[in-house]
Amino acid sequence: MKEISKNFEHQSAEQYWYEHWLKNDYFSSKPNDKEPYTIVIPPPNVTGVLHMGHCLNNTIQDILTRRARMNGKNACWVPGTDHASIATEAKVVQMLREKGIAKSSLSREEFLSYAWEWKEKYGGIILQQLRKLGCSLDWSRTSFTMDEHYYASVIKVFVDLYDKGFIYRGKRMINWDVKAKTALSDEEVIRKSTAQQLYFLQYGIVDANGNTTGEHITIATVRPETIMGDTAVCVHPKDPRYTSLHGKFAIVPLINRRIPIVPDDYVDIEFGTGALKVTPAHDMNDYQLGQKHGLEVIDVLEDDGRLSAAAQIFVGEDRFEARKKIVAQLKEEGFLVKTEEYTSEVGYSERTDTVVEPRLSEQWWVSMKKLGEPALKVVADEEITFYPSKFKNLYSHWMENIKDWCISRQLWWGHQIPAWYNPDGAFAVAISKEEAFEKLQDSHPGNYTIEDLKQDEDCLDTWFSSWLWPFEVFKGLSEPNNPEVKYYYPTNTLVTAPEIIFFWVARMIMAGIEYQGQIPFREVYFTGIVRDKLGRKMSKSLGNSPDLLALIDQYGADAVRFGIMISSPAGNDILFDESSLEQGRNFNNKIWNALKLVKMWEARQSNDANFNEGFAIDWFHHRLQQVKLDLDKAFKEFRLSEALKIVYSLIWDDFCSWYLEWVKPGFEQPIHPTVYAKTVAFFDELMQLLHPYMPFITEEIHSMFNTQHVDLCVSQFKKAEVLNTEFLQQGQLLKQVITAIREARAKNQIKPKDSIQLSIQTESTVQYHAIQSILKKQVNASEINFVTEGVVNSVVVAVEKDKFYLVAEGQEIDSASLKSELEKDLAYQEGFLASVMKKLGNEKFVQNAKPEIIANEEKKKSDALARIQTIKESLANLQ
RNA sequence: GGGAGCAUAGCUCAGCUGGUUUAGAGCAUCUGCCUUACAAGCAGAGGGUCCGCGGUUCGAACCCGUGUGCUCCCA
Repeated sequence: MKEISKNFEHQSAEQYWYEHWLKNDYFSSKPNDKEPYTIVIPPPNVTGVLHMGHCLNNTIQDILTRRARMNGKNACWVPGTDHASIATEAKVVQMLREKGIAKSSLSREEFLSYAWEWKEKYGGIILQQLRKLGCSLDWSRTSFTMDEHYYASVIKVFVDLYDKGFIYRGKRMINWDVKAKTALSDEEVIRKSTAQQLYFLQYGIVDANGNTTGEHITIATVRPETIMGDTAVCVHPKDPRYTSLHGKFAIVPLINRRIPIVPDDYVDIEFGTGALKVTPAHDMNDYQLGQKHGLEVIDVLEDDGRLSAAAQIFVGEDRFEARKKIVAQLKEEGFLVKTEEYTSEVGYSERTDTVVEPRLSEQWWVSMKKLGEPALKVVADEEITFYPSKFKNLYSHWMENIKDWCISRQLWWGHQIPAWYNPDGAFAVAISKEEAFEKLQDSHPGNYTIEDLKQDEDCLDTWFSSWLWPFEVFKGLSEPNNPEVKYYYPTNTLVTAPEIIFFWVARMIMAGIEYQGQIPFREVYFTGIVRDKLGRKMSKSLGNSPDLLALIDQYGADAVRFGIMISSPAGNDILFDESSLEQGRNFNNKIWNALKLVKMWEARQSNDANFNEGFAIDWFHHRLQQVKLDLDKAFKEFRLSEALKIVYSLIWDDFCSWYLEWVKPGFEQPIHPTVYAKTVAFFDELMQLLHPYMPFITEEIHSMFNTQHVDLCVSQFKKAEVLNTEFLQQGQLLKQVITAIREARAKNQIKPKDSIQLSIQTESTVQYHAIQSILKKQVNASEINFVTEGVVNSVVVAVEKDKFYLVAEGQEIDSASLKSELEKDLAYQEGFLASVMKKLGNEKFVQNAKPEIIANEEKKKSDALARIQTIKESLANLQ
């Protein structure tokens, strides 16, 4: 027999079994006659490394996939990454900089070849890391959003949407990342509460003829470096402080530009001074005001955040440097009235963490209203079900107020926009330069050749490719109606974080309906956001995200999976605490020790052994069936954390603490082969139930029993059999009696090694026949007999209507403390009875409540009465 | 400013159709045990104004209103 190690050795087991699974091709899927169960991975960023969010998200997907595989489905979980244009380009630029190469010195082609080289070398590390977690992904299907067919499909979609009139070009105020020099979508901007200074600046006033009136107006701003872009000062028309200034002009300090004073009820009278400087080029709201009043737009910033020539002063200074300098000068020249501390929400780039600059710019847009309508409907009608359902409201709210989507990015790494311009600036959108040339010749005939066409420099937002993910990983658009997409699409479950409900989930639904005529998935499971112990979101900048690979190394992948799942109810944030990993490791240890115990019995089987454990086997069998039903229900409702708790408690409490103790032979005693075989079968089935959560230790233990010669990971669950609740009730009684007697033993200081004589007073001795021998063993009784009267000088224990008398040799009974215990119990029971009687005494209750509720109350009453009677007799016995 | 969500033991959370014992689990705490599978364990124990107030109901942790506090999203 193989020697079993003291503890489960997770490192070797993880490596061994993952390779074994791969070698046997268990995770790969081909269309067949079975029902498919499909999940596409939310593609992690190709530059990404495994963090807690991935860990949670992918553990959940693996649990669902493994359970489906073991439930007779053809399970297919598709891996892959997205190209993450901003993040990857930033990495590549940095790498080049370290080599002393400036991006600006490279052609687009040269830069892209470096980028591909980087991607091949360092990209997709995260996919390797997912193997460490045990993820059962079909690696042969690994996809990338810039694969050749994928790239072609993205372009096809762009051209198609353009032709249908959904894509347009337009000058709009966008979020500008001055570091990455690109536009950002609203979703890529993170608002953070930021402490700032509110500067109060005094502008002089002139009348319509340009004569100084001697008046002043004071405005409040957090961005004094933009005053050179001011083209108006706005006041509320009903603000009495400023009515005299209507129709006059203000003079911008330092540069002395004359700008109108415009009345508009947009202005908040209460805020600041009630006078607002209007800078249309640098603020979303100001831009709208500018449009309304026909104001000039003066852009005082370059694309890298430095002041432009239009600013006239501090040209070439960074915006924040310029702020300091201009404040100093304003102060010196007497324009600065005062400053105040002020905290407001400031937008930061998700990728580069720099303050986002609102900027006017020509970009490509997708008009969302029409695309959004069917996507709103399928969720409202629950054709796609959200778990938990509370996200349905959030989704509807956003979809009903949907805004157009800015899809162009000023980057090279990504799908280049398929628009070609002729020398006159006229353009055509087409899948190739040749087609574009033909189109342009039609629309803008002229004296130019195909060589004169220039393709749009910009590339597309990464989400514009990942919204095709659920079908294009099966080539659903590049090879329409191919057998794979017909079999696997629509996919079953999408597992994702609520924070990307808009920029990914909603858009996938739109693309799925538009390009496959069908929803992309049937259910969406939203995980919580992983936070640290203090409730802060895990992030690189806070440095509060633990090193997952180190944790897996230390605790084992199973323990990490356990730890993250045990504390993660659907859609609620999880506060990650390493102590839950400890709990997982302890659970591993518990299971391993149970294995050692059972394995020890293997060689001790003998037909001569006593066979008193029939009840334990019957009870556990039915308990197991009951739990299987509970698990089915929990999974159906996506209560994954609860399902794990159910299995955990079944293994630790029911199997280890009760069942194994019940069937355990005495020291060095033999065990009956039937008991051994049954125990192994139970153990194995428990490992099967736990497998989706903790794949490694379960597979390892299964292999050590080797009963079925089928690896656990592809074994099929047995359907739950019919329950016999009588066994369960009797088991419940047995547990209660054991606990109560142990408690009485402990309170009376009867040492575990000292045996007792146990007398049972009951109306039905029959129900004790099957459980008697187990009871005897578990409470260390030398004998058990049934009596009809109380036993003098004994410790009395009551369970339900039955009484138990404990006599310990040479043991003094502590009657005083026993008495007080009984009195305490009596008081509780009487209080309880009173509450029941109050209900039953209430005529309206008896009239209105359902019959089964009343019957239950009656039962409570009779139980309580019987119990009170027992306690009173016991007390009398003590006198 | 607009919208959504949450509030139950020291901590994290269950509590599904209003009635399953005057509320449960895990962790933490305390007490006793190194009992030949397991001290990463075993056997026990303590711990609650179910956020406050009002209402609906025979009956409320659960439904409604309101107040307070916290979180998130959008502007």
